[in-house]
Amino acid sequence: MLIAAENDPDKLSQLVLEDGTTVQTQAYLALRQALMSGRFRPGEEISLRTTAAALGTSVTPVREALRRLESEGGLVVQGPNRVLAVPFLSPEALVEIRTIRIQLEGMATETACGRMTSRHLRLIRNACALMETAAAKKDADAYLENNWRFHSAIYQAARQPILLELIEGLWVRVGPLIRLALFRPGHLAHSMECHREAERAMRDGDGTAARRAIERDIGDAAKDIAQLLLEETQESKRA
Amino acid sequence: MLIAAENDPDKLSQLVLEDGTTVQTQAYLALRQALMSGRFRPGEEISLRTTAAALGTSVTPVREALRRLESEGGLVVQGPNRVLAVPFLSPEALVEIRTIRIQLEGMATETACGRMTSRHLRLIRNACALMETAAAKKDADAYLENNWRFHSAIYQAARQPILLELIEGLWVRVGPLIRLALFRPGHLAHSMECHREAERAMRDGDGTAARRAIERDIGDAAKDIAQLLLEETQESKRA
DNA sequence: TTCGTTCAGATGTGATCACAGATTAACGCT
DNA sequence: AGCGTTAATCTGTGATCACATCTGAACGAA
Repeated sequence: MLIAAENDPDKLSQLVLEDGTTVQTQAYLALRQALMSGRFRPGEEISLRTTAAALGTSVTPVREALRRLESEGGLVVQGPNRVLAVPFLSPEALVEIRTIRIQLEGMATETACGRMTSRHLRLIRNACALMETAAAKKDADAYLENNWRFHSAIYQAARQPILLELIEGLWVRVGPLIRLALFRPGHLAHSMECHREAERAMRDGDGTAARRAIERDIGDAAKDIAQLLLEETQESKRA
Repeated sequence: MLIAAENDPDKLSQLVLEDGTTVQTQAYLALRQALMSGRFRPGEEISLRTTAAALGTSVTPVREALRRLESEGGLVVQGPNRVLAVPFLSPEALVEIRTIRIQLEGMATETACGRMTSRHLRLIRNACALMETAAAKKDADAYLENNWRFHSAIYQAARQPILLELIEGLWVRVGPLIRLALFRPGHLAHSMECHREAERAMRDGDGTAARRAIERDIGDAAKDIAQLLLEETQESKRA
């Protein structure tokens, strides 16, 4: 199904701790990746003990991981009980993030074009192709995963680690909303058009065109999400 | 004295826990503020138990606070013992931060100009005046404190909370270096000139001029710091 | 003196416990 | 049936402990 958004309690057990670093960092990276690629929905609550159990650790490392996520806005404390949850974005926050993303990701795309290697280009084309097949199969998870891979590959080519971190921080915030945007009819087709155009421009080494394509992708997706937030508000008002 | 940079162990006891929030958040905010206003030097090590003792708490809250700081790049883990320390910035990181700062702080300054109230303007003028007297008295701590206050007041007038967070995240990284920049002869005078110009432009409501002034402030300070890093490298090579 | 060894104290990390507070569900009363 | 109360269970928070590791200084042999 498109939009697999059931509140699956085992979703956390899909998180695998990978590296040889500290448990805390592994938990952080796993959760962060899950947020960026839209595996969580806005409003979803995340419990310390539950995720600790799912990850097979004590609460201490998870606590620090979740705290870091909260620190960068990927989670918010909810209510007087201080429960951590994936935030709903206000319309104001949405346009703010859109503006910043256009600046930062535009900047990254343009400088990436000047430093692109064949390896980077291959990664980008690959992610683009995988996104297309996922879209054809209506596999939302795979689509979102590769959507992030696609953008990430571009920004990594810019070789500006701090800029990349900032961009990732913004994706942590918008990740959960991007999944919702897939609801909008025509969103997928339009977004893929931007992606193909960006990929073509980067293959030609046309930085300005690539930047324009990415900026269009961001701007139009923001429009879709804003429309969605609006409808949701009306719906909750009607109820 | 100008440049009060002795490795004062009681410097931590100057940190006061303020709000009624959690201990962990209070510790985070206090340390973050200290970093942004340059109260720490690059290379300075920060121990869990020491700061916990200075703050009168156990290690648990400070650990999370320091972890958050590390997460946003304000601290780095050093060596195989994972000691936390204030990072030295590489020249590449420095130019990267400069570029991003010019974009983000320029953006914030310009939109701030359009939304400026008399209250904001008063705060800005006040910080500017305090900076001047601190410069005259050669009080580095007061100067740095009000330098941050000045910039912060501008960006707060933009009323874009996420943008403000991002900018603060960058200041956490450059804060320790700004103190070092005061070494450079002529830096203070030139920086103050930019500040006065920005303040004048904002009083006149000239967003473009204000943006230019702030951008010049950032760019020229980065030059001073880069020069300093260069000299330091030569010095360590000679030793 | 100089180099190598050793040992005491430091570091961060993760687990466990105790606690205050907020839910939530059940129960009994009206 | 409806409503208020209570009790069990959940939430995050902070403190403490045990542990592995690293650092640094003291000591002793060459």
